[in-house]
Amino acid sequence: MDGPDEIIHQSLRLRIMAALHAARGGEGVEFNRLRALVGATDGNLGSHLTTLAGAGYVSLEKDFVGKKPRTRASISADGARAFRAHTDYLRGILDSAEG
Amino acid sequence: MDGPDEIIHQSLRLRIMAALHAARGGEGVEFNRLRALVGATDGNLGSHLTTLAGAGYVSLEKDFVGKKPRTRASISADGARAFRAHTDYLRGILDSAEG
DNA sequence: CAGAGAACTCTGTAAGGCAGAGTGGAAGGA
DNA sequence: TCCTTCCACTCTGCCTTACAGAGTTCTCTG
Repeated sequence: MDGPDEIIHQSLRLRIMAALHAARGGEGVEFNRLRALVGATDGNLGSHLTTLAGAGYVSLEKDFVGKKPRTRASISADGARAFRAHTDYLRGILDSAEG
Repeated sequence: MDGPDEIIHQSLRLRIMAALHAARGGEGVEFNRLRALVGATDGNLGSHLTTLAGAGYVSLEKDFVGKKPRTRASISADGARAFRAHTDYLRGILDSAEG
């Protein structure tokens, strides 16, 4: 289980996962807020979320607030595990580079 | 100058840069040793080194040991700066994700 | 002469990333 | 009623890139 998780490593997805991991335990992050946080176009964000959801790393919840549709993304248990494994991997690299 | 350095971020190049940064101040890392360290085929390593050299992040030195050709790669001042900027960026993300 | 080793370069393939356009349903204004 | 807007996508098309593996050049070794 060493080595990088290439799904998470991609730079935009890394930011998405970091944002969702930071918000874990909450009610998820709304699509538009996430888009602003990571700096993506909506089409691009949608497709990365699909990729992450396909890997089982995030779950997407759709509902309505009043009459407006709302999509919230949150990190799954698997996603949190994979994210932590990847951050450990990265820290290992960063630390080894100090040597 | 915030944001990821996409040249460095790519996972194999990140390992290359980390290895070279760890070996900075020395005489450079030999091609074959580097190939083993990062786990690449020789063609792939050669092309990534070309990319990094083109960005001014590494310098390549060729000479002979006895009659055998030897290529050593080392990180440049620019490369070290860029690498540290990128590690700062990554640490920032990792730390923000703990929150 | 055959083979191996170094360090590439080249080729072909396959996979992505991205912006931007299109979609569809609902709300709200003129 | 018509028009626009918003939300959250999906689709299209373009273009870059990563990669393995084959070929290359040079030299020494058996």
